[in-house]
Amino acid sequence: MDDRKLEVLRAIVEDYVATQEPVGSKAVAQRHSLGVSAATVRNDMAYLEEAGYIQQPHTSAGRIPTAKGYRLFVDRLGKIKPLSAAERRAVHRFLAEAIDLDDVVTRTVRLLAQLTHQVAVVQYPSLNRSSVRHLELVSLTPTRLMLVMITDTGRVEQRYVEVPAELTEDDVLDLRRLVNEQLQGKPLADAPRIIAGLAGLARPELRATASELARVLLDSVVARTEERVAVAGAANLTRNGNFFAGSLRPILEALEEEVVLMQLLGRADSNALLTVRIGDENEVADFREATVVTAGYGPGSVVGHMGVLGPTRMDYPGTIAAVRAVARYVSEILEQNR
Amino acid sequence: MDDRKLEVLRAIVEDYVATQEPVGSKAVAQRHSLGVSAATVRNDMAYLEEAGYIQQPHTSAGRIPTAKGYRLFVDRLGKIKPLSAAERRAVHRFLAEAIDLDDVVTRTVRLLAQLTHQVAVVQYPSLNRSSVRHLELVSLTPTRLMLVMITDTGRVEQRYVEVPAELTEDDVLDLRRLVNEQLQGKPLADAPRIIAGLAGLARPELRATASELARVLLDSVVARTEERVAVAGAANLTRNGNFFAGSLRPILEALEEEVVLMQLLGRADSNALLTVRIGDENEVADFREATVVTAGYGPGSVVGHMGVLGPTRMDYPGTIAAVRAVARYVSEILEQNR
DNA sequence: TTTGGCACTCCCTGTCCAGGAGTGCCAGTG
DNA sequence: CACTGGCACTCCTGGACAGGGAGTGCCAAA
Repeated sequence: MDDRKLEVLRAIVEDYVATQEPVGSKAVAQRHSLGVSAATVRNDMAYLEEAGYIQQPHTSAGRIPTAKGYRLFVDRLGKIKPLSAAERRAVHRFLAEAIDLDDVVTRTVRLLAQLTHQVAVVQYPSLNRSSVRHLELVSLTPTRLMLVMITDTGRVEQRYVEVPAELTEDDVLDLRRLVNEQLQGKPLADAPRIIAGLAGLARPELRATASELARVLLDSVVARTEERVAVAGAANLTRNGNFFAGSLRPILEALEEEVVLMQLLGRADSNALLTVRIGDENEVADFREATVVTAGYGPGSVVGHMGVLGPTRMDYPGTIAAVRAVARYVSEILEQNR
Repeated sequence: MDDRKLEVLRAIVEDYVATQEPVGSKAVAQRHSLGVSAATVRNDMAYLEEAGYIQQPHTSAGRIPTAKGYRLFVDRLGKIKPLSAAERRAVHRFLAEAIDLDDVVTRTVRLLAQLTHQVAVVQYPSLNRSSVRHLELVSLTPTRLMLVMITDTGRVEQRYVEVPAELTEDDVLDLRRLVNEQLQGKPLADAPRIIAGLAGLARPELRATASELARVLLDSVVARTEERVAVAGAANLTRNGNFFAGSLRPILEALEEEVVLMQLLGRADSNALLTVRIGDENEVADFREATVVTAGYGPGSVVGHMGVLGPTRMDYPGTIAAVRAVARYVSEILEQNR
């Protein structure tokens, strides 16, 4: 493929993203100083269309890029345009003010939405990838405990535990010591094994209670792989004519489904630094007309993902830069809080 | 005002809500067995319009209710239609499965959205109206604590505290004992006063730490009146032609602003059992074309509000019944967990 | 007070037409 | 051989316009 043809493709992508209207040969020839005439551009366009990178909404209209065209643009043509120094400072300051993990996530998701003018999604640090920092037992009534788990990523999870026998204060201290001895510092991924042996280690008279505690721990904290996700910027779906082809309905619905959002963020297994999924490349049916840009974040290793969702006609260089920068800053913050 | 005129108004409201189209005199006369002719209905309609209860989108169109008309309907004409037994059971079961407060709120907001086909908003139990059940201090590093507060309404709040000196395990125990002695069982509304005296009660060598702890407590837990709010069912904004007059933009934006949502739920001071705010009655500018139905909930006294937001042309009897029923069930659950 | 009749208003839909943007193709040129 | 200018053609877009329909207001009669 010709160098000039690539330039024509770039021009079409850039203009279409900017104006949101099919771009014609004349416009390309004029505005992008390619040094050739419109007729030549037309020939190149015919080639690009043949090759599947661009298409015409109808005969006698300009061209718009296809998913394949955007893909090529992202892979070979788009130079990431870094955030301005002012933006960097603002991001840094805004995130540094967060007072706890919830706040970090909330601020992050808003920031992403605002920077990219798109819908932003941020996954809370995955429990599967966290370790236990501390377990706390608070006795509410003699037969009722609250179990609070704090992880090294800052998450705090709590559950009620109904215990079969009345507990003294010492009993509670004992249990607390036990679970902490066993679990502190351990990755939650290893926890089920450890929890299984928990009841056996308790004083005989606490066995029943310990086993109930173990059940709750296992059932609600570990087995429940429920991932928490925050969303912001839904209003951006109505930007300009960004209306996704059909109605907003399915998109808005999908944005309230954790399962869908997790799919969108791309299966926790991917460790790629930054992923761009364009159109059909998305697994989720409702997002076949959308592009999703995601990045992993975490202190050292990846503990969660964040990303933005927008129309395929998005400002790729800008969006990619924003997602990458924010993910990086959030990672730094988590690192500090460790 | 004539009895029949009221019936005509009811007919207009009901038909308009059902069909979403201006309703004409003929339709009213036919479908609602008033025993009079269309011409008579026309006369009544002229009166109702004169009185401001209904209006014409344009000459030679049917009538639609005004906000004033809906108000009259709600106050005098709408019989609340209770949920079916099956619905009640489903609501009860669904909410009873919740494992903690977060879960209760999440389930509640979804349930409301689903039952009413509207946007649902649920406020977490307000800290201002809760009491301290327990304060927990977890030492993360020698100079860093995590403060966890558990309230009687089930909320769990945590903050980091950087302390000025290294703490021993005993120091932490001491501080924990101190804050719990002082604050346990106390309403958070009274907390600032108590917290102010906290540092003075600590051992001299812990003064500095205690005062920092007090600062954090005061600053981030009490003074910060930040209310948490959950939203669900945004997709319902696109139901039928429910599109609010203009675009969805401002509505979607407003739904991400906690401040706005709290205004919408109606100033924490209102203790009314159930409130219906129609059109202009709403304080929030963006919701001038909407109706908000809210109810307080809580064990015994009101600790928070929940509600739904929809077009003024909503099914009032059904919506009111749903909100009331859900608020009642949630109150029961909180009562049990106390 | 109610009713049937009638003229009138205004929206809605479909059709038609002109204008404009952009294309594909072709023949000519360096 | 690649590029260019020209030209006919296609198809969308927006405005103008007419016909049909729904609903009203008013009036005279029961």
